[in-house]
Amino acid sequence: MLSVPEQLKTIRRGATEIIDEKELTQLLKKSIKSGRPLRVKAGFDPTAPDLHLGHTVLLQKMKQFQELGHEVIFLIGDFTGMIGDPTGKSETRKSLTPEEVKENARTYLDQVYLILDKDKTTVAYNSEWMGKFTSVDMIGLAAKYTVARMVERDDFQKRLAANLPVSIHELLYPLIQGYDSVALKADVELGGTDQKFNLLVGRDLQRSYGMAPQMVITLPLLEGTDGVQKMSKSLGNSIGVLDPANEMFGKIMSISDDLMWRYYELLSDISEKDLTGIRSKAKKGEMNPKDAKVQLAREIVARYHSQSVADHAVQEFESVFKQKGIPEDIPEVKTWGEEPMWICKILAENTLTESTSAARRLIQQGAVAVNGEKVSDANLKLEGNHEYLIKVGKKRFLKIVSN
RNA sequence: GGGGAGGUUCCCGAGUGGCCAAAGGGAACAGACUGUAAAUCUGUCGGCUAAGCCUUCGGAGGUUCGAAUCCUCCCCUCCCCA
Repeated sequence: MLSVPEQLKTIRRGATEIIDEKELTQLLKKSIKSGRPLRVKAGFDPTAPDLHLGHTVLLQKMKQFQELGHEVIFLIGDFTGMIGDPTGKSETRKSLTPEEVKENARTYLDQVYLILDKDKTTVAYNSEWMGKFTSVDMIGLAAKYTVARMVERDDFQKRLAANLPVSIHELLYPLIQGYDSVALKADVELGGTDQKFNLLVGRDLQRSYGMAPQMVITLPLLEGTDGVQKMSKSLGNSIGVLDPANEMFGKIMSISDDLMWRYYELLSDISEKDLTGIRSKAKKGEMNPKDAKVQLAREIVARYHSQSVADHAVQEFESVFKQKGIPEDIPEVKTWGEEPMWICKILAENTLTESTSAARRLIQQGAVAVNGEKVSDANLKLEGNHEYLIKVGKKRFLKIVSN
């Protein structure tokens, strides 16, 4: 095991806050002395089965703990998932059914092991202990916290202030998450900055149940591609770790320059020194920010795919957008038959547009091209049994092949 | 339990009998400009082979030539009091 200062250095990198660093130092000392690794917990709601780069900020921290020789517990909140974490939500979340939760958890883990070392990861489900909780246990747990303390939390405050509903079960969420730390005897819990409240409840509850309180380490939330809201699949601003290479590459290229630096900080493995170097070059105009972005996109795509795939994605990107070419992997459909068919119908039926109305509008705006020629007549019909390359906007392509 | 306010198109939010497919903003999409960046400007933004028609304003009924707007019942949310 590495020395305490070395471990601390790794743990601190990228972390927003460590509560409490002095206690953590003590814990690490003890751990080295006794040879007992720390139990590091992070909980995940199995609500979004598709992992995105936002999740990876936390997962990479977990991986670092694994590399430092500690025990990492990946807690699947299958029980809490049925409640729905109220954190950061402006409205009550939908509860998930047990079947949905189970299915989500499975797909979740497959993706998590792209980052974490499977053999070194302990997986726990909080239904293991929460499922056995009786009403008496639940009330006992609820008795350990007061409404005022619970409601002082920002999310609830805001919702109450805005006259939005807060259901009672949402107040239970932090208690249950906190109880997970009790059940798991966690030494450390990791989470996003938005989780700070929940993580601290864990500390309080551990004390209430007569244990040493866990260390809380919060990590920054990654903004989504819009640069404003936190990355989330439901907001449609996420980059999934399972996204195809070209898509992943394209999405990273489409972020703003400001956001690029944020992504560099939180996702890239390059050293602080190299990062400052790139940044100042870009600022002075010695380097086109676009090239810095290409470098970042290449690094990330390579991480989840491979170096060669990443290199290919760079080429593809340059040829499609710089030289205004067409992508390689255009979806193909067979022709519809002999008779001519209305262009709007073709677009709508192949989901290039949402409806024929939308297709009509896009044609009027000059966004549709067939075989490289702009379509100006919304009533145009295409002959059947021909090959066509249809382009809608910049990103939507479709190839129609004859029989 | 008593009193009050409210539920409008993806989101926020105007609209209190015809001029409402419904103001305004945001998001999104398209075009221009670019580095497929951001910013900016312009346009579009329920559906339908469409100068017309159809479906939408919490749900179900009703009044009316005509309802998002009025009435009845129901569902949901918030506030004040207890």
